[in-house]
Amino acid sequence: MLEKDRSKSASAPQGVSGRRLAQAGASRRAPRQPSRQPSIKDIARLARVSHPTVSRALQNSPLVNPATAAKIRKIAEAAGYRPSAVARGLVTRRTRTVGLVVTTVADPFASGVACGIEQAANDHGYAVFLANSNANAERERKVVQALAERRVDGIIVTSSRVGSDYLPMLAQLNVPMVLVNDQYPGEFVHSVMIANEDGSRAATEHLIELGHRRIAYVGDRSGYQTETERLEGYKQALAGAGIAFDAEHAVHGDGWPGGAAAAMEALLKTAEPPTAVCCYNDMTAMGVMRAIRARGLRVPEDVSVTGFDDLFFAEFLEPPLTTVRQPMRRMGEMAMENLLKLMAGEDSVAQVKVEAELIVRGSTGRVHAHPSDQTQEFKKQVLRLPSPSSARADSGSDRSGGGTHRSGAGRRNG
Amino acid sequence: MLEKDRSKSASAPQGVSGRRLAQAGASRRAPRQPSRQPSIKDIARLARVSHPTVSRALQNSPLVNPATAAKIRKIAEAAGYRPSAVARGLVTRRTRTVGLVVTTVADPFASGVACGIEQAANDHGYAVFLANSNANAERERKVVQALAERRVDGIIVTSSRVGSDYLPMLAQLNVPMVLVNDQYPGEFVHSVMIANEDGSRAATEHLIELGHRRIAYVGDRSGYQTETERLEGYKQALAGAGIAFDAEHAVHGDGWPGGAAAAMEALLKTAEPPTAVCCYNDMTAMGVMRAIRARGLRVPEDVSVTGFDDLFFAEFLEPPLTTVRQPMRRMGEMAMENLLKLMAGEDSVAQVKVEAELIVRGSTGRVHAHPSDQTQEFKKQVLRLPSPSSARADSGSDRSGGGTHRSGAGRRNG
DNA sequence: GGTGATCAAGCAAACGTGTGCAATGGGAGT
DNA sequence: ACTCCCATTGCACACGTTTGCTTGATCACC
Repeated sequence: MLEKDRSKSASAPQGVSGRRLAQAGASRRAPRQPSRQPSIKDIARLARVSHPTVSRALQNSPLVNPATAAKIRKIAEAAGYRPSAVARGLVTRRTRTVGLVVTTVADPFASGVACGIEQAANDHGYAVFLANSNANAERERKVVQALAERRVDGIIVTSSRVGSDYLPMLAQLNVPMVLVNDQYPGEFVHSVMIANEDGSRAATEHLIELGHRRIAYVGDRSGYQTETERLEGYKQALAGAGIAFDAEHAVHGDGWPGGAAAAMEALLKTAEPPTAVCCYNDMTAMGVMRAIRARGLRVPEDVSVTGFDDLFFAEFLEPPLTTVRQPMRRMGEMAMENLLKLMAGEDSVAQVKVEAELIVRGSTGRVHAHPSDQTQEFKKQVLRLPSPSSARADSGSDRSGGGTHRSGAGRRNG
Repeated sequence: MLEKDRSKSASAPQGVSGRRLAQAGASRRAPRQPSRQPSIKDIARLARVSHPTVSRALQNSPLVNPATAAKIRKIAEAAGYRPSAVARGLVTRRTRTVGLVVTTVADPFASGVACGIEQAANDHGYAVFLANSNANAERERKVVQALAERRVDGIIVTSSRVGSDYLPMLAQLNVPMVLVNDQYPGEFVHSVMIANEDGSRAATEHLIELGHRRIAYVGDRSGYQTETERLEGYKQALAGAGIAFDAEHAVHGDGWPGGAAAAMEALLKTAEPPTAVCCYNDMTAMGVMRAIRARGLRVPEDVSVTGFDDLFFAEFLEPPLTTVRQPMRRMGEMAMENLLKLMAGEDSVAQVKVEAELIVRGSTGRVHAHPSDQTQEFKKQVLRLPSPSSARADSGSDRSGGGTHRSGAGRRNG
């Protein structure tokens, strides 16, 4: 059986068809792709060496004579040769490519994180595929499948707010993965998260210190880890001050201004409307502030408002928004650095928690009184990486640090 | 020579080495990649057919028996088989991948466009690489090289605000390319652009109608196509009203609120500060509004402000911003649709111009008077796609006939 | 019952790169 | 001069697909 197969494959037909195909191939190459990119073999021909030698020369292998290598590099340069990442990916089984799954890049938080990820990825020779899930389970499945087919080396997910069949699907891919500001309870997944509870609690405590007692909470759609934790921080602050949690005062929007405005309008129509609002994020706060103004009330004289994220527009709102700063860019970088370790086989910190920082601006003031000197910014907590590698990692990329950050001991000075 | 080669390749060693390697491959497969993804050959083995048959079955080729195809698909499904896009890309020379080069996705305009692009790309089975240039020529070169090595089928660039050596570099790649809101004067490059002049002129005319005469312009960094055109529209409006253009009143920021605020502060310190400001975009307007408030002045009572883009926050500013709407998402989709045609070999409209729409809100009012009924939105112009492809394929001369169409007469209705 | 025609499936090559191993050649050591 | 070693280079694969051509088999038709 085997004999027969082998003799058959080695008999005349093979040689004949082989040669004919070679001719056919040569004759049809030209019409197919008029001007294809030069390949490694083209360079080899030009340099009068074999293509493996070119390959080695271009990756600075010590196996090739320095003089030859220099000559080859010069020729390759002149010919505008660019090695094909797809061919390389096929043989090395590593594409140096990662996928970024995001609800939508139109969300400023997501695009901030994306920015940091792209930066870190690019610095390490990785390219990133952008995939929007649109908070649609069907589409999320589709894009993840697409990433799998493209053989990405890793995946970063932020706000994967859909079905629970999602994680198993990703796990089945057997691809290193890092979550940003999301987490599957009970499951062990690598993640980078902001200290949601701490941040939300700090904001609420700040309101309490200003004398507020009727403090509402306007959240995101419920069910997400981030939402749950921020609500929890709010509750903790209330409990700490001996204020009973009132479920009527905890409503939810959709993470965007419009939905939040609608939710806030309802709150303001109640018999005892809140004098302060702790918001899920800045987008929410923006909508809440509009609802307050639409009611003919003033911020912060009548109602104080806090946000979360410190997006670029927060300080430009009127009044400037008191909020909890989230170093989005840095978090993206951290997620990518973490993923790089995972992909390299090292095991890294599973869950990195980034500390939140309360930024007090003009949208919060004493209850029913004009705010006096609340406008200076102060640090509630300092961004600090709990990972042991923080010292080393930070020395390299300090882009986020150079921006608006001040580092130093964080202490309340209000 | 040839004879020798042929005889060698057809002689015993081939068969032997073939078998030996097969064994070796099997024995070293395990240690190298503990659980590699199933390949088409694995499926073939399972289905007891050859791998080409599997290939054809999976792409619904009519060459394979429907029953066999069904069986193969079932087995592939069960094995969780996902074809490797990288292997496919190697043989087909098409990666179904496009590159998106953007200054930074943190910019809301860019992320809006990116969103549309990603949507359209994904709908057509394309994946998109995200690349930030950071307005840095060095980095821009680097990311474009990376895209080239990854063999993207096409490239979309938005705000490529760097050196003039850039376009030649891209052209050398010989890759279909579409620009969004950017264009190289004198060069023939496919692009999707907003009607910058029209939009800016409409905004300025709106201010003039409200009685303003001292109207300033706060721009972006100069030298970009978009900036030049918007400034030009502003000048046209002034000229139309017989107002002399004052170079002192045309300053520039950096496209972000901070820079714009600084520029505006300087303007407000002059002997005769403007009573209205036409801004390059909404980010600029946001900074300008803060500078006005910081000076103790009110918008629009003391100074009116217009923006450009209609970003999500525009209507939530206090007062809500009068601005020129730019359908970012749609523009991204259009760019991608255009690129798809280019990649398919069809020739499409070279330059698509999207009409701008003035949205009047509360940030503009009569000069030195309280605004009365300016809050309703009205349409200045309607977005309308100049799609000649729906009618008929352009008959060759796309330059003369299908160049920069503008369908729908943009007429003032104020 | 022979002869094409048609359908189904397999063979062999190719895409462009990386890499283990063999081959070549020259110099050093004896 | 012979052997051995090392530096350099080439050969022959492999990676996982797609696809042109060939082969086998079935079937209708004369």
